[in-house]
Amino acid sequence: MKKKATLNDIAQRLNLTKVSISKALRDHPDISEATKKKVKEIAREIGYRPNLIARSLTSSKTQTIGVVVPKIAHTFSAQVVAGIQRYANSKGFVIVLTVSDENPELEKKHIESLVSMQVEGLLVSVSMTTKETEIYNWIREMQIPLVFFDRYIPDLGFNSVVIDDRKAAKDAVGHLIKSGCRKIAHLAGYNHVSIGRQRRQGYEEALLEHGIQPDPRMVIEGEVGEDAGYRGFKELLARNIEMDALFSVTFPVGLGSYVAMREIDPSMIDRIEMLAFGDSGIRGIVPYPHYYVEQPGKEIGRKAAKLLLDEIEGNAKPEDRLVYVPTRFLETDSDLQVTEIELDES
Amino acid sequence: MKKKATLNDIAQRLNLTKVSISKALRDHPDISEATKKKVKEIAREIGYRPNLIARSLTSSKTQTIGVVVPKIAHTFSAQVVAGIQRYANSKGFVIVLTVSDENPELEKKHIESLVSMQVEGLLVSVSMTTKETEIYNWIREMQIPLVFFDRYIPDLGFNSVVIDDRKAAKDAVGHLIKSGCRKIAHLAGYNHVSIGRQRRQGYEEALLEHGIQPDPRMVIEGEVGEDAGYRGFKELLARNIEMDALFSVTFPVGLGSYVAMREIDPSMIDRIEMLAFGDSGIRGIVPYPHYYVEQPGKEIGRKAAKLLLDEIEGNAKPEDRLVYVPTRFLETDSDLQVTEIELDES
DNA sequence: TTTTTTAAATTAACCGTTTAACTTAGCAAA
DNA sequence: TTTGCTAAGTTAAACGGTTAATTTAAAAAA
Repeated sequence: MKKKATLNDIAQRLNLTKVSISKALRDHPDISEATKKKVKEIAREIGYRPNLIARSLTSSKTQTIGVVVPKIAHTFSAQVVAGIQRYANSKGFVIVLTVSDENPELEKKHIESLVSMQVEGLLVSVSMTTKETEIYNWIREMQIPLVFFDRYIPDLGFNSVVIDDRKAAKDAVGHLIKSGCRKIAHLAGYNHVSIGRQRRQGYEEALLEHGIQPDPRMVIEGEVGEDAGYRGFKELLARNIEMDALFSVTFPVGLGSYVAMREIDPSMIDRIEMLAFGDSGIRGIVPYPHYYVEQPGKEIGRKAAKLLLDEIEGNAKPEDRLVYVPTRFLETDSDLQVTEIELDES
Repeated sequence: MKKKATLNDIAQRLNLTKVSISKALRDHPDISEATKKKVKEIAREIGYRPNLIARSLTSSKTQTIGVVVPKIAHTFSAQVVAGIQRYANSKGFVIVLTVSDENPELEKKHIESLVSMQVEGLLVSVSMTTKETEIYNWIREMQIPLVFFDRYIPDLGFNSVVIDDRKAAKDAVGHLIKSGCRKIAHLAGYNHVSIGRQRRQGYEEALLEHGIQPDPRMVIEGEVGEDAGYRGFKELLARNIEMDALFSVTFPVGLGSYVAMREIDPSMIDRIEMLAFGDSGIRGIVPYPHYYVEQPGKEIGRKAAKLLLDEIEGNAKPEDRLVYVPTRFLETDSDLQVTEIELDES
């Protein structure tokens, strides 16, 4: 890579000092119009571009935010990142994207490296198994703006942008029950992860509210990928669980169970109502999931970014507050039309 | 945000100079073991983290690469970014992600801003309508490492990592013909965009090779989204085109035509063989596309990142070379099993 | 005519870190 | 006793840019 032109290079060509060049390029009134014109001309001629690294050093502003996601090659993550990117960009910020791959140590390393890079704030979706919060405590003490999205750690003093998993799960399962289902199994996430815990809680609340006693044997805790769904469903069958509906914690889990059904006994696909969080990313063409809670990825990203930038720009304080982004409850009917189901506020 | 601890802060606490601290933390032999120990202790105690911005200024290395994609909320882009991210990360680099939204001016702005940020290299997938190459000429003159991926501009002196669109299209369409199709329509991309041009070229070559005269009326040029597919298919019908197969330039275009078919006459779905580039992102559950050319996003990302980092580390020269990543040709059969079709090298 | 103001620059200092060159005390060798 | 060497630092300068304080000459006001 060639050495890039600097203020000094322009200065020498014009017998001026770099300070004058700096001022000229930023239209500072100290400099005469004639000089400004010459300076800008030379700047263009030799392809001068300001070195933002150097500028950052004095201004201590990098116009940069760090993003940490557990995965990127998934529809939902990609949507969120798109939402973040767009909002940040509209405010003149650029994002540095890192992926933890569901690994808490990598997550921590990325955060440290982003802080070292002097990002002005962090947007983090914590990995499944994160338990150590030391780094987050340090971030809070340093008052580095941070907003969690999708997956968060409570009581740490940060804002989080999430969907109301508990309520959405409760409403959705409630709808299943009202439609006649009684034996609803649940392929759940881990209890120590917010989405796992809250979706299960909503599930149990819905059952109880309709006078059905939750049966722990009908719930299987596990990972949130397709494999876990495949294995989880087989485990349900091994336990001799009878069911008329299956609530999967995520789309991939549901997909895994769907594959298992097709393999074992395709008639189950018609007999068992499928409900899952998240969608396939393509609408109106896939028969599954029959019922699903749509997670508005872009909107989550946008809101998280907005909250963060408000904090960076000093228009807001961190608050340990959960910001809920509304979800929609959708049904794919027999001719693959997708329609929203309005749930009456109970 | 609180002021972060600096070398000077440590130095004052120990009555040393910042240089000694810098050396101590980097295990420079100038410093005694006893001092190093003390320095490191204080550093940990006050939560010192090196300021990479300052370090970059002296080293002129940022360990950062800039990525420009036209979209991010699409399976393929997300896959590519995942591949890039993973490889870059394994080499200690971090990525700055920007999205051009298919807008050439935004693309140019992003590139300029990334260069100003002193990224050590660029990975770019050009937007559909990019025609102005001035910025790329400048990048070449400055010898800033750049690798195109997926969509590239030829003859500019940069490496590009792509799939062999022409050959893959030719092979796939050839397979359709061998399976008995004669009237194959094509919803194409624009001719001035590499993927559009080359996929169409492959399509025409396959026809000619099997003695079928390409009919321009059976080809519709346009955008590469679902809308374009929907409108394009209707346009084919409006032209009274009869077809037994339809080759769509991208998955979303095919999806759009699929939706149009379902709307107008669902029996077309069975009568017309569907072929498209790209997949739905979920396998074994969607009946469409029947035949598809799988684009190995992660592998494209990985290879592009590798090429770029080799260049950054001085182990390779830019060459105006096309690196082809192999594609697979897949078929979804009636019970939704996906199998690869081996094509005999002709 | 002398003083004050203003325009258009310059010099100095700093951001946090690194590299190169220089200092100092203590010790060993001649 | 003097010289030379080494260990363990320090000082100076640089990276590219910004801000604050200062200079200089010319123009305007007294």
